[in-house]
Amino acid sequence: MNKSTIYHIAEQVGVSPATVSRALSGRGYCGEKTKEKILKIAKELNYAPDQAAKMLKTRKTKKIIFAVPDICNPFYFDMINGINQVLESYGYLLILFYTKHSLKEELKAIQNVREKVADGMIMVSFHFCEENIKAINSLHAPVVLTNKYVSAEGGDKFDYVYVDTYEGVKLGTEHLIKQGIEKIAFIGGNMSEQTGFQRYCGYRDALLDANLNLDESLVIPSNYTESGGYLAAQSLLERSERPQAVVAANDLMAIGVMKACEEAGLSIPDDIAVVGMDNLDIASRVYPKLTSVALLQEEIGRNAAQILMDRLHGNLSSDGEIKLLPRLVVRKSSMRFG
Amino acid sequence: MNKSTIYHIAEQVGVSPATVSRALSGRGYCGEKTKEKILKIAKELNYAPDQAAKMLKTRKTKKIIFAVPDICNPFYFDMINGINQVLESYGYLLILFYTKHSLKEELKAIQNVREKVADGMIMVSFHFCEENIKAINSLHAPVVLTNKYVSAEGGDKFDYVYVDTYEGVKLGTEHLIKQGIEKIAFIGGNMSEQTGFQRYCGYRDALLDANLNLDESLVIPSNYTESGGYLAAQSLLERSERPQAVVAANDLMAIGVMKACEEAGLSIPDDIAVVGMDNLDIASRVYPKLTSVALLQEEIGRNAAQILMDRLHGNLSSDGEIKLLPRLVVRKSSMRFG
DNA sequence: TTAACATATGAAACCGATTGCATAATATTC
DNA sequence: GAATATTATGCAATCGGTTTCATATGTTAA
Repeated sequence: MNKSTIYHIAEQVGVSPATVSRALSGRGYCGEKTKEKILKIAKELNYAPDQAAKMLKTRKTKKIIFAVPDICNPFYFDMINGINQVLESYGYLLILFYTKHSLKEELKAIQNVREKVADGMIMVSFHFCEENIKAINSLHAPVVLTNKYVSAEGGDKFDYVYVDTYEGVKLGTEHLIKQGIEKIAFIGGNMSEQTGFQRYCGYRDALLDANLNLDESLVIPSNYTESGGYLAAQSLLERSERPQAVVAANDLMAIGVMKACEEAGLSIPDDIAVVGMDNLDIASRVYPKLTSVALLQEEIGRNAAQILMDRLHGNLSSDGEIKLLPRLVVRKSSMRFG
Repeated sequence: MNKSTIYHIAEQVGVSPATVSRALSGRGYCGEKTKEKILKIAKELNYAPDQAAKMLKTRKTKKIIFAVPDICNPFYFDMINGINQVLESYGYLLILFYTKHSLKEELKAIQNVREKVADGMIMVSFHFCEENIKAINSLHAPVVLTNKYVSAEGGDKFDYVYVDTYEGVKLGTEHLIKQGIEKIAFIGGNMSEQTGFQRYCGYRDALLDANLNLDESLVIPSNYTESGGYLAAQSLLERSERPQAVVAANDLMAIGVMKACEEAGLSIPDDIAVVGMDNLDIASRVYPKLTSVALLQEEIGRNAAQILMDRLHGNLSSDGEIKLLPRLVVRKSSMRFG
């Protein structure tokens, strides 16, 4: 356990620790010959700078926290990739923190930033309650959120990078309408929550814009899982007049829908078309391949990380708010006349 | 930017910083009344301990690095889950580091440990070359590897948690043999690498143990991707006598095989049975569902993290080496008489 | 030759906690 | 009531860097 510090180097070379620090960091003046000697001895002593000491003095950790509800959802993998691309180029490390959809854990993540474990944070599905908002507002470090809360007052000033899911569902629905399909069902999540409601609105507005009838009985709330989609689809299919198409609020649900159709002996897309959302990896692996709306996870990650870096380096004065537009990926499951 | 430290608290309360430290940490003696006052003022000042300072003094970071080749492979996510379960209960944070299959990045990860960014590291697919081994051996922090190199000398003393893939392939192959299938092909990865070779051996030994003929022309090296499996399968299927079953070295390859079979108009499992390995999420989503060998990623993660915690808390004196036995998950794709 | 300036280096403060040692105050024992 | 043990607190050193300021030396300009 032969530790080596700038003091050890200084002693060996016969200079002061300050000089060693300057030689190694390249800041300030330092003679060429001295510098050479210092570097030589540093290598000999197998010197590695202590980051804790550096952090204490410089007040920078070169780390950021990515707070995410759970990692089971493949959706977040791509976000991490995007984030990491940016962080890497700035020499930052990424700390992964699970919030498990719980306010308590989100507060813990915030606390870690307060304790200067990281210089900033990117947070997914932030709970917009008073306690949380207050906690995040009192931070002296930048935070980027990836879900936006549209408040009545609109007084909060957060950095946001998010994707317009309203537009996403609308795109998917319009794609069906364009093919002449009129009787379209929507399987959504919890529509009393903001994101769930927005997705519903995308469906609704696509119909209304096309002057189609909006039949509320074709709107089924469920949960965002495969079985959620499966059960909702079953209830739709056992009706006398089944819909010609289903828009699901995410891919897992859509896959559940496809399963229910298959069991009911219906062929996709001929008997019934299906559109999902998220454009997960599996969307292109199921049979038939699933039409889906890409939510650009990786790009969200990249943008969020970039905003954070800009804030940390003083290159961003105004509010950061980036709204990404989703992209429809048409595959077999919705091609009525393919 | 009203920072607050133990000095500010000390001043307000009228005690020394040492007393504040003791009151807040609970270590050492501290009077009840003083403690109360200190806690009260700490809350008033919105005090949060500075982790950098704490780290510097205590020489502990309460973080560990998970160095992983890439994050695109869903395989690793379950590992992260397992790791995190353990870390959480010990109050550690996880730093994610991408090595991109490159030695240079692995050395960077090691350097981070040297610089005391983290207290320990879990590393996936470590390159067993001299430089890397030397670097890791000179660390004064515990490292757990998840791939084992069986060296001739066997002199290295690393902590390992890994799964016996030899046994995995053997299990899968035996499962087919038990059903009376004799003509079984093996699509492997790079068999000049240790892991690739071991998988091949599992296949070979299963046949030999059952006194079956080992036909080397049925062994196809390819790469560990869907298209790798697809191409290999095509070359198998265009022969005059096609195999009755295929064992693929991982699930992605197996899915490629299934695709090739489908295109060739063969029905799975009746015309040809397929077995994969990794038991990824998609194995149960493809049609027909894919029989696979579960490599217990989450358990690897949990065990690796536990060894690390034990080392860090002095609860482990001997070498840590845990070999996990894979588990066969039988699904439709291999059930010849289902 | 001297003023003005650039370069090289050291001394020491500082970042914000922890902790060993010394001392003071209080409690316990005989 | 004296001796001893226990509890409470402060002082000051320490962790390992960075950085400001002062000083010393060397260089160039006038």
